[in-house]
Amino acid sequence: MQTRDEVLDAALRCLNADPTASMAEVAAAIGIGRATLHRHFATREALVHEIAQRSLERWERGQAEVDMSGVAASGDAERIEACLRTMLAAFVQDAEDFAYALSDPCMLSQPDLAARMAELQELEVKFFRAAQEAGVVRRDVPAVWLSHTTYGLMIASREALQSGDVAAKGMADLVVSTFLDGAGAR
Amino acid sequence: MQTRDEVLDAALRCLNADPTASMAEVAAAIGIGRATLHRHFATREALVHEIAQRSLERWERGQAEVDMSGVAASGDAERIEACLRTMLAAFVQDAEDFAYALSDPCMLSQPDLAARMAELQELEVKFFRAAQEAGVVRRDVPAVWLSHTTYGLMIASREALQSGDVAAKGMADLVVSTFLDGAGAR
DNA sequence: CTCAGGTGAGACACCACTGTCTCACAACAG
DNA sequence: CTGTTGTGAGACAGTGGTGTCTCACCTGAG
Repeated sequence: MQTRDEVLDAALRCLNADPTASMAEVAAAIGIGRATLHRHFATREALVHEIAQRSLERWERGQAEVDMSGVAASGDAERIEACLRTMLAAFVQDAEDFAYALSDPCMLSQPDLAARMAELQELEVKFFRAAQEAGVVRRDVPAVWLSHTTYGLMIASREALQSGDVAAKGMADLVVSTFLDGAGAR
Repeated sequence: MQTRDEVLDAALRCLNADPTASMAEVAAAIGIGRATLHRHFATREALVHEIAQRSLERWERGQAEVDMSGVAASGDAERIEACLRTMLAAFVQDAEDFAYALSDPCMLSQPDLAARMAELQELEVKFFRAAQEAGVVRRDVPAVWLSHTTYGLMIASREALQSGDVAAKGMADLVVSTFLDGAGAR
């Protein structure tokens, strides 16, 4: 007897590995019957919707845990930088969750999800603006580009981990360092 | 009467916008009948395979145009840096092509395509190693990570362009700058 | 003009997937 | 023991997509 969370976890893993997996395949990956999966989620759409919802909530929780908006409003460079480092590291941890949720075409077509996603991104952009004003990050690029960059590095970290090119242990530090310092020689 | 290339271009655009588009939808987007599309490509798989093939060829051509391997072998820091900048800019130009081809699950399961992709990536990693030895990029990160980073930034640039957050005109410079200098304040 | 070749619309068979439902069975509580 | 609840396997209907094929029509060459 699995909890709903366990079901969702396993479903996410399966769909991450193969976004085209059928409900029968998802059910098998979870270790339950297809009828049971349908009892949890009436439709495939409902399942995907809830997975995406969870990822957005995770994102939101991440922002709240480091009090991203509060730190941004403080204008304190040290706090902002610490907050940024923590968030980047958290993105690496959550890359597996987000990769599916943020790229699935079905999700982006759901108004509630797309709206929520835009809100969270806007909050993040505000944080980067504050980081610019505080002198933590460069001011000569659009703040929204910095948000896209973190997304790109999150995708990169996911791929590097999947292919075994980089050890999980140092991944977060690598992302933080790459984001802040770039790849050019010092 | 459209050429095969025009058909492929239009198909790629359609599938980029909606990877789940049916053959009927792809044909309509191209402006031809479905039967005609099938006359060009016997199966959906054949179409996708050829699109991916084209993207890989484009990637390969990009490497050849700047003589990436030759420049790497020269060990000349200035040439290597110029080559790197050119390639990064080219990635931004080609992001729309690559985004679909490099992420489609079907493609990654085709042995010939996956093998070719691995070869091209290995050549790129070799280039980054040479760039490290020449003192162009930092040596304290795995060269293969630099390859993943360029991929991540390519994805980021595609998203930024799609959402209209960044103007196409300055996109390439932004990617180059972000890659080399990072986001941290100077 | 005729003929050949290409095209798009539409029909058809097949298939995989989805959603729905039944039923036998297992587990648990009283 | 009985009764209740939950489960998985399997059957079924419906749907959308795929591949295949036919045919009327159009275009271009001779």
